[in-house]
Amino acid sequence: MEPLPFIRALTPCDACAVRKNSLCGRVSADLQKELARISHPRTYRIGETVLAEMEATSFVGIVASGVLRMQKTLEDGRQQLVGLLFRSDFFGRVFAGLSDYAIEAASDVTLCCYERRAFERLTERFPQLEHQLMLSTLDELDAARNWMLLLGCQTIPERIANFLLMLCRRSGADEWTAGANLSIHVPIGRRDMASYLGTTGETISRVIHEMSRKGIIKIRNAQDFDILNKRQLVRMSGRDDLSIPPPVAFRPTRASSF
Amino acid sequence: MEPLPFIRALTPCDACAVRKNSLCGRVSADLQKELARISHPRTYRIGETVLAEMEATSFVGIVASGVLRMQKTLEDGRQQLVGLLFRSDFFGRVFAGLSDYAIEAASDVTLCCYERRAFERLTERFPQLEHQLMLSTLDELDAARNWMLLLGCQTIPERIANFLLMLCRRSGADEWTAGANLSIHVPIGRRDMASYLGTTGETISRVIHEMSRKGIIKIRNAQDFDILNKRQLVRMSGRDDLSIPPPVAFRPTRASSF
DNA sequence: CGCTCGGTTGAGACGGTTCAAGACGTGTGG
DNA sequence: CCACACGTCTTGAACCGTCTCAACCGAGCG
Repeated sequence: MEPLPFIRALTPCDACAVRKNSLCGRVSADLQKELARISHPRTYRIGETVLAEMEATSFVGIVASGVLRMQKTLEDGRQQLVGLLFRSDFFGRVFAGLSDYAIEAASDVTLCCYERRAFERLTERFPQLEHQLMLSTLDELDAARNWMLLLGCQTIPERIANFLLMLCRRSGADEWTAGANLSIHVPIGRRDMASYLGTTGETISRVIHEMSRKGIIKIRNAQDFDILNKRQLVRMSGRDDLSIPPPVAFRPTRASSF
Repeated sequence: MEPLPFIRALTPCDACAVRKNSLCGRVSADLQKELARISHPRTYRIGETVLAEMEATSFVGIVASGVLRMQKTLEDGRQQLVGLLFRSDFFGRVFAGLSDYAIEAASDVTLCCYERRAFERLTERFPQLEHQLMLSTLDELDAARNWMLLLGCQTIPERIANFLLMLCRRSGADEWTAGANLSIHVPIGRRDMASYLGTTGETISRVIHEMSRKGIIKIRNAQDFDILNKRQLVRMSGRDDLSIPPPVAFRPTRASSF
């Protein structure tokens, strides 16, 4: 027994908490309806592959809960994590036959998916959709370049400090101003963290515990820390500008750097 | 004495060799006219700053000749080159008040510039313009992630091999298939090269000369090499897929990776 | 001619990796 | 409830790639 037609007047998206911070929430009402109509949920368990490297991108979408990781792999097995996707982030490579990175579930995730071709057709009918996509792509590009800076010329302790601060900002849902959210949950294991930061699990471990010894953080367990001395953490990151919140006025999209 | 009105029927762009590979050449005739109308040339000498980091982006544009470098600088002076822009590449951060990287002339350059706000207004009137911009931004994002892979988990010799192969592909104007264009011109100095690859000038020098000793390349001078053994150069790069030309069918934009 | 600047070369030091062993925590089966 | 095993994290010690510092070289130029 399928839902009665008039039920569809209210889409499941209307109750979706993710929408307000996401691409789908920043477009006109009628476009929201269209998006709701072609959307379908998917769930993946931790470790499962959403889209393999060099696989045809059949769908794109938005992260409803959990964390996705984008990663690239070299022939000899070395791999680099090129991005993490949190709740309300858009994922998937539009306008291309195949993505050159894999997308995997870094935790259990629920995704709101759109068949890629259908989504692309919507961008043709609704330029505002393409515009929103453009804005978030530009943000991703800024983030990628920031990460190049990190990988190219920062020491491992600096990278880790930046990573922790980035997690703060992303998870803290933008109330970065005050001394709030001083607890960090690292949604990925040491292996992924190492891959993201261009180092090894061993080194991560050493640096984290060194930070704990210096009283910068407190280690609750391997995945959860408290920030005891934010100022010193920022100083350790090697970039003051990170403590400055991004100019939200300019970018309705999302927090910029990282 | 200014040009007579009817002269404007033929825009300077119509004679521009760059147009056919560039963003401005992939849009409709009337949009091309609009672009031509708001375009104005600029020239910079090697080393001059086009747009400073954190400066308001007043204009964007297309590289007509020469090479631009995009770079980010840390408080303590360390800097990372986050991208090179060659002829026909689009430069400048649209839809943002200020760019978070500097754009400088890596050689003498001539640019075809658009006042940023005027350009953005055009994207509103012409969705196709935004679409072309979107495609090239996505390519840039792919390139940035490829570079993250390079910086995050490749050795210096691998990075240098990849860099040389990238130059081959970019300068070789897409006839990468055959054994053609075996000569490389490095358009930047050792310092920039080091910054791009996340290493130092000294190490670059050592590796380059080691490659020469092994008969992989021949050093004509500090900026010009010949590739003597492309197969070994590719093997050295640690990625086979680089020898495969990008699927041009999928992307009318430009060569993808790097 | 001598200055400067970019590139090259050498020697030593250091950061980070590698390899190997140990601790922790968590789930499973007896 | 304990014992066991497995995976992840941690810790230690040796090793190696790359950086640093310094000297040198060569080309371009006033």
